[in-house]
Order: sequence, then structure tokens, then C-alpha cells
Amino acid sequence: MTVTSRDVAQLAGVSQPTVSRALRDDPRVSEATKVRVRQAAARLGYVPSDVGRALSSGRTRRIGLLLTDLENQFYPHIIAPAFHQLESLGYQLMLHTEAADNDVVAERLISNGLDGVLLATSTIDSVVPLRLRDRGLPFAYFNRTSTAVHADSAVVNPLRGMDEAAAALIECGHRRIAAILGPANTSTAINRENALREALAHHGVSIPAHYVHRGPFDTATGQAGTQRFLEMAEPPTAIICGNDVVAFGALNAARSAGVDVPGDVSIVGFDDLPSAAWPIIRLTTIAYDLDAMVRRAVELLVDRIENPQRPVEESAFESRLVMRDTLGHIR
Amino acid sequence: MTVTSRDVAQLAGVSQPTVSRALRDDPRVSEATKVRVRQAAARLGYVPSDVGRALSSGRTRRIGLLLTDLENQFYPHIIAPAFHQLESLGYQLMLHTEAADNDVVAERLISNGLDGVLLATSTIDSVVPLRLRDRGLPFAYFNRTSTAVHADSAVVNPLRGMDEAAAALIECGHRRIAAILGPANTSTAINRENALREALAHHGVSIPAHYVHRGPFDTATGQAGTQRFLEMAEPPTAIICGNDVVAFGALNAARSAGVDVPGDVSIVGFDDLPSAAWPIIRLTTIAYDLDAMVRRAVELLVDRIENPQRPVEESAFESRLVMRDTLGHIR
DNA sequence: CTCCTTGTTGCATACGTATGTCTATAATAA
DNA sequence: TTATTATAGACATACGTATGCAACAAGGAG
Repeated sequence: MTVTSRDVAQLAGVSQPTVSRALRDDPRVSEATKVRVRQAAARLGYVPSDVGRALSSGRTRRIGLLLTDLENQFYPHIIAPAFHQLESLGYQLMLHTEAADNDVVAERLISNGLDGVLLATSTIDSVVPLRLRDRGLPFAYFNRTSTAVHADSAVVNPLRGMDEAAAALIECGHRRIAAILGPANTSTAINRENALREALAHHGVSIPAHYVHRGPFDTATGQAGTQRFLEMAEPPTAIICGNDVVAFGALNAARSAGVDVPGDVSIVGFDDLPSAAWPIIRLTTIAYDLDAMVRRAVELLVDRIENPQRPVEESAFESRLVMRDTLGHIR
Repeated sequence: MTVTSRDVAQLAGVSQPTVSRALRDDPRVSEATKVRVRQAAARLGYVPSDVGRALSSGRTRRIGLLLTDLENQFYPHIIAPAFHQLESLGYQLMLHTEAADNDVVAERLISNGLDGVLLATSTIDSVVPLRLRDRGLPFAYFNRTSTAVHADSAVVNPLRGMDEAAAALIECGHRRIAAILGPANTSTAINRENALREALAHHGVSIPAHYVHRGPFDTATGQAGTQRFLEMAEPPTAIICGNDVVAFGALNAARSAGVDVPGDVSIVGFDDLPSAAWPIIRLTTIAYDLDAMVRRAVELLVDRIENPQRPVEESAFESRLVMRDTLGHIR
């Protein structure tokens, strides 16, 4: 059923290695032979086998993207640019998700024969980076990092965005400010929390413990946190969310509670997903160049694969506040 | 650097084939040997190579999912359940996107050594199904079908949903009804259009040509179509959208134009994505069990791989109207 | 005591491609 | 003419695993 390079070789009257070389346009094969081989290949409908190639060359030209929750609205915005950037570099993308057992995940990544891995959801205590390093399997951090292993990374620097957000909140008269943050074992959540607290501190404002809600970066977290805040005797007048998806949950909770945004409570997101700009949402949020960040992570990873000795490079992307309709003056 | 089954064999004092069998728990290997082999494997940190396995066994245990636009909000809701269902069956998922040249896509699918392919975006005139069939590469249609090749499929039957939607529209006094439909070369768009027209015909209503807008299933299409409709001298009082993502675009356009939904215009979607139920959206839409449909497509495909002779099975999923807040009485 | 089973393992080989080395032929220079 | 080099292709082999088959030992049946 399958046509192999041997079949092509036979039809073209050459050896199998010559077919291999001819079809990859190796200069060692004469033009006349190339033509003959290409014709034979076309006649037989020959399609080279990636598996055979991978085994022989020791490279699959496939890289893995490790995520947690595939349903999350955030991920398509990673997957799409990563896919296209990799495609343009001649690589393919393979999705993987974290499982309860980190070691199982690492084994799967290794057994897959991937040329490299993009870690988009590493917790700071994950063993995956360790396992990959021990195997010599190249990887890069995207969006999050782990302190356990130093490696190439592309992340957001939340400082400026949080500064601008804090200034805008203060300017609008907000003093009772709450935060819905991501999991405490992610660098993303930690960095954003630190940046936020520092920015508010410049204005003499701090976030009390009861105004902090933590949970996964999903809508349910935003919804639960906001609901909790709104039921308080003295609810916050503004809620900063760990990311846009969380903020969408917050908007939902406010709407469900019949609470006006930004009249009764202001809500700020982080990421500036395309849907944040939708006229029916118009979320005030902290933006950065997500596409460029993805492309950078891919670029770093592929370069690392092809050039293992290069020093580690940590790429940070600037953030800024985008004012829309969910942040307003206190009533 | 890489530990192979040979290394394990040497350490355990057995032959390489025995390692292969022992680790896969082959009954032909004695328990004592299995223990020895497993210990040796653990000590060396041996992880079997999928590539070697694939070449030897002729199967990769990977299936491809062919999509068009990875950014589309619709796809995460396909990718996630497909991924998990495949994982539970011991398969891995590989994303692929359509390209300008269909033949290139088909070649890529074939060269990848996939065990099967899920076609989620076939146009009715795509050559991909033909190429796959010619190669004997199993595939199944998801959501859309192509008439060119008969194959397993899991699709929505829009009849009931459209009937209920038409009845609700008429009940609410709508007569000037517009439609924003998908690409004319997709079975999905055709089936939904036919179902809609038929349903309306029962009530003596038809959709004039100028009330029809066609385009890809994305928000831009919904936005453009709605904007066009709203600028008309006699705009429609209701707009039926090809799917929810299109409907989101329609909602955006209405909001941008300062037009009230459903006061000035009603909007109906199709798919009932999780976000359609969000309190800040509350889209009236036609629902079906998307998760079950995905799982069914995966199930059919995997079964086809393992049991090639089974007769073709076409699975249709019932649809129904979900009333929320974007369909209301005409003013 | 021989034959046959049963259970366990090793041997040989296949899967499809890539690549280092060697050879034959032709072209060039002396 | 001969020696030298360049060129083009063949040959051999490697990559890591799986699997049909042979081999062998131990034990039971006749």
C-alpha cells in the first residue's frame, strides 16, 4: 500500500539513497537524475515518511506545547501564533496537557521524540523542566517561568501596566481595591501581584487580605471571587483581575448580581484578548504584544534546538493600560 | 545520551526483544524476568521511543485534526474534548490547518504517518477526503461532510432547532427576517440554510436575497452582515446567524450602531458555546451536545482504524432552541 | 524411554530514510 | 599518454522497536 523511496528508486533506475538525495535537492545528484527521480516519485504518488526520516535523522521537527486547560479562552491565542510561526520554520506543533503526575507528562514529552518543548503553564515547583533538562531536551518558558531551571523565556513585564492601572484607579477615586489573582505557585500570578502591590503602594494604598481571592486563571475564579466581594458589608469599588478570562467571570458575576460596571464596581483585566475589545464587552485591561511574545518564545526555542550553546535569553515584554469602559469614577 | 531498549537489555542480562515484550507486559515473558527488566529500565531512566515503535509497528497512535482558522472561538470546544477522548483511548492529537493548496495539506497528513484524520472543516469540494481515501488513511467527518467521499461522520441535524427558532420568531411578531450564513461550499451552511428556509416556509415567511449575508464563520462576518442590514431603509427585525461566533459579531455591530437587542433587532445564534450563556451575553441560540458529538467522531474514527471493514456510520445530533435574552417581541 | 507440550528466551529481520565511504566514470592538467 | 581531480552514484549501515520463528529446557503422558 505505501510507496517507499525504494519503489521510486527502482522505477527511476537509481539507488534508494539517490532518491533521498534527489528529492531533497542535494547538490551531489545531477540535474538529469533529479528530474528522473521526481518524475518517478510523482508517478507513484510517493510521499516521504516522517517516521522513517525521524528515526534516521534523529529529529522529528516537531515541538510540544504544554498547556493545562485546553478549554480556556486564553489558549487559542497562544496556539494559533505558535502554530503558524512553527510552520514557517518547518516545524509541527503537538499539544500536550499537564496531568496530575508531572513525571508522566515528562515521560510523554520525551517518548514523543520532540525536538523541543514550549512550557506555557509551568508552576514554579514543576519537575518537568528538571526532567527535560536531564534528558537534554531543549525547552523554553512561555508566559511563566520556573526558578528550578534557568532557560530561555518570553514573559510579560507587568510593572508599567500595573503602574498605569494603579494611577488610573487612584485618579478615579478608588481606595478599596480588590484583586483576583492566579495560583500562588505560578510566576505569572506572583509577578502581577507584586507589581500591583508596589504600584498601589506608591499611592499609599494597600490590598487587605480579605480583598484577595486566588484561583486558576478561568472565568469560574473571576465569578466566585467577585461574588464573594460583592456580598461583603463593605465591598471593594474596584477589582483587578489576574487576566482577562478571570475578568470576564467578574463581569458575569457583577451582571448576575445586578451591579453596574463601572458605576458600582470597576473591573480591570490583563492580556487584552481580542474579545476584550468587543463593543459588548469593552474591558479596561492591561495589554502587551501577545503575538510577538509567542513568536519570540518559538524563535528562542527553535534557535536553541539548532544552536544549543547560545547563552540563555530572557525576553520581557512591556505592558500598558488600555482604557475602555469597565473602569470609571467612583460614585 | 538516549537510553535504548538495548541498554536495558544489557543491564538486565536479556535480549532486546525480551525487553520490548517485558515492558509491554507480554504474557510470553516470565514474571521474574519482567521484574528484572523493569528494574533495569527504571535504573537507566529508559523511555521507549515512539518513533522507533511507529516505524516498527506501522502505527503512530496519533490522529490529526484538520481545522481552518485556529483563532476561532469555536475550535477550543472541539480541540479539548477531542484531545481528552483520544487520550483516554491511547491516542495523541496533532493539529493541522487547511492551506491554500489542498494537495499540500493532504500530503502533510499522509507523510505524518497519522493513523487517522478528523476532518472538521472540509468544504464540499475539498480534495482532501479523496486523497485520504486513495491512501487508505482512515478519516471521519466532524460537523461538516463532503459529498465526494462517503465516510463516518458526526454532524448536527439543524431541523428541530430551526423549527423552534422559526416558531419563536413568528410568535414574537417577526416577519422581516435576515440570515448571516456560512460559506456556500460547506455542508454546515447549506444544511442550516435549508432547515431555516423550510422552517420559515411553514409560517409563510421567506428570506429575500438582500436579507442574506454570507461569509466565513467568524465575528467579522457577523459584524459586517449586521452592519449592512442595519443601514438598510427597511432593516430586518431579526437576524439568524450561522453560528454563535457570527452572532457575537452581530451583537457587537448592533452595540456599535447603538441599536438595542432585542428591542430593535433580535439575534439568534447556533452552537450554544459556553460563552453564549454568560450573563453579559445571554445569546438566544440553537443548542446541541457538542461534546458528545466530538466524542462520537473520535470514537467512530478510532473504531474505523481498528476495524476497517465496519460499514460507514453517520451520526446526527438533535438540536433545540435555547431561549435567552437576544430574541424578543417586535416593538 | 521417547514423544509431545508448555513455557521462556534468543535470533533474525523488518519498518523507511539519511549519511559516510567507496567506486567508477569523465574531465582536466601535465 | 598518464596522472590527477572532480563528479555522480552505489553500497553499507544506522536509527529504536516489534514480531515471526527457532531453540531450548522442563515436565508430563504414553
